[in-house]
Amino acid sequence: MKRKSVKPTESEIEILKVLWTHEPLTVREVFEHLGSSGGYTTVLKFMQIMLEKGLVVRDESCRAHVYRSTLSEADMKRQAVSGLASKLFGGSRLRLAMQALSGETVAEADLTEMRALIDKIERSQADSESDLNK
Amino acid sequence: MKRKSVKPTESEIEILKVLWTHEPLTVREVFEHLGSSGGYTTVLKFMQIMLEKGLVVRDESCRAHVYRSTLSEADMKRQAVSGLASKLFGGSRLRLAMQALSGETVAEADLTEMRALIDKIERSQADSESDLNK
DNA sequence: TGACATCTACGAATGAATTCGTAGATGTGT
DNA sequence: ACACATCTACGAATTCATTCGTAGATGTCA
Repeated sequence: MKRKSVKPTESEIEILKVLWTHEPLTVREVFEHLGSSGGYTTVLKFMQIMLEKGLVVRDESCRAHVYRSTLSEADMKRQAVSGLASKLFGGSRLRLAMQALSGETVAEADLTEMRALIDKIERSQADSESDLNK
Repeated sequence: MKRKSVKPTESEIEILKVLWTHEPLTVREVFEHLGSSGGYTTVLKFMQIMLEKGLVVRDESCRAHVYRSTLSEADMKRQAVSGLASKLFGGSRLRLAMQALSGETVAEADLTEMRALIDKIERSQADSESDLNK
């Protein structure tokens, strides 16, 4: 009863990104969205492998099978961030965030958004603390 | 005249982490710091490969060669963060940072530190703008 | 000096990722 | 129906990561 959390390879992620924005798609459509990365059968092979891994599902009722991703972009991002955090930042997503920001050029609007996010985190934590203390 | 930016594998990163904190080290010392990950010759082989890749250098004047990393932890973190940002966040380290924070439980002190970092970014940007406008 | 420990170098086995060629089934247009 | 395009499946070749065994050099100690 455990998540098998398959980790997509670089190439598989390229395909997933196409699916995430245009899903559902046939192999040919994915192939066309991926500019010059590999031939048609290469893409086909990848998608067959991704099917085996459970990264995609497909509808075989038409001759050209139609694919959908099973892993959402949001989940992939969460996984990737957690993975990097544990690999290099002692598991701290906060440290990762600070590394991401340091040395960065950031638009004023983004800084504002960032402050809002921090405020929101603070507020939500204050809420759950008071829940506990009730 | 370009950086060759070799990307260390998972196992190589484990070894680099040991080196970053205890450098310089012999193969045996690295082996001992890596609890139960692989046999001695496995670690040796990895370090030989890392030498070929230029990830480490070694002093061969003693029988047991002494290794140092050539890639700093800070550089590795920068590379990893930029890599993940371009792989999944459209190149935006800011979006990556926000993903890292969302849903996270963060200590009050860390929130403060985070705000300070944002303020610092804002100030440094204001400075360079005024430089340009002078 | 001889037994033993430790070190490096090297090569082999395995498995995964990547790439593509080819074969065979199935549509389409004339 | 025939020629042609398109689709899937499959397997082979290549490269890289991982793992370890073994051989040969070198150091230590009784």
